[in-house]
Amino acid sequence: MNTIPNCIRINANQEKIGQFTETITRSQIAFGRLAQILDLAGNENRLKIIYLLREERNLCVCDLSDILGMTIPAVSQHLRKLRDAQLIEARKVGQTVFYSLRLESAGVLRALLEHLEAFQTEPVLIAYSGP
Amino acid sequence: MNTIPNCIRINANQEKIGQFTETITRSQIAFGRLAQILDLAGNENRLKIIYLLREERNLCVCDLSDILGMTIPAVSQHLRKLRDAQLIEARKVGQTVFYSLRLESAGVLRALLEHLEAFQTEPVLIAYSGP
DNA sequence: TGCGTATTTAAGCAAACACTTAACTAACTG
DNA sequence: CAGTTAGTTAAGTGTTTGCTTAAATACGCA
Repeated sequence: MNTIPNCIRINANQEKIGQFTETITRSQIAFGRLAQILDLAGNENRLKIIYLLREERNLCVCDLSDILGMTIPAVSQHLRKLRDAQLIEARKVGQTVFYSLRLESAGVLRALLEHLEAFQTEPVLIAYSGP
Repeated sequence: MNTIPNCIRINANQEKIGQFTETITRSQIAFGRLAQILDLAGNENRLKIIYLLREERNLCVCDLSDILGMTIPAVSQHLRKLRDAQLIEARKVGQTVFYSLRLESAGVLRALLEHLEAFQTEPVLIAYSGP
């Protein structure tokens, strides 16, 4: 994109804008990786999978399928995405494949899950329409 | 979906599976809300918008457009989604609209952003293929 | 070797997404 | 009022998503 600003506002702080632009650019990779993780965790079923793998490291595709009420291929495809993003890893025992959180990613993922409780107790999302 | 288990594994811990199923069901709303937030934050441009609004509470659509190198409508549509999800709020001054994080959501969003730094310093994503 | 179980992969498809351009609303300004 | 600026909304479009069913792979066991 070109560099012509979109607004002509008199009080646009050009210096500040340039500064932010630079920060954003410099952190490009970090934004990309974090967005990737959040996007993956942003699917309700995958979020549940992540939650379950945090709770119990001996879950196989079958178990997840039963718990989540999803078909095996559907679960498998979600696991594939999480694996491709290096968030989980597989461990094959016989014909069964057990999945678990990868050590490197466990920190972020656990942190995300901690907010579950907040939404558990608080009745969020109730729009206030009174006076 | 029906309740017929997908696997016949001898060592499937049916009790544990039932327990997890119940937990998941009970926390349904929390999973939904958290997934919604993560999904919104999981778009790279929206993540940047959230970051910018955390850094500076006096950014208008124009500013964001300039900083992110996106068209005004594109930015506006992202802001709409964040607003619909009650994550941000608008404050109109003259013809300019300033956006900021909503107090209720600031906690979660700030927490998400804290992981940016981790990806900033560490060279994540480099697959280890050695012995 | 042949059958059953666990899982992955492939193909297909409807829905959602993120943008684009164009039209519209709203506010200020001479 | 007419013209400009800031922003939203609408319509259209190519791409991605998340599932489905069917086929393929891998392992275990009689």
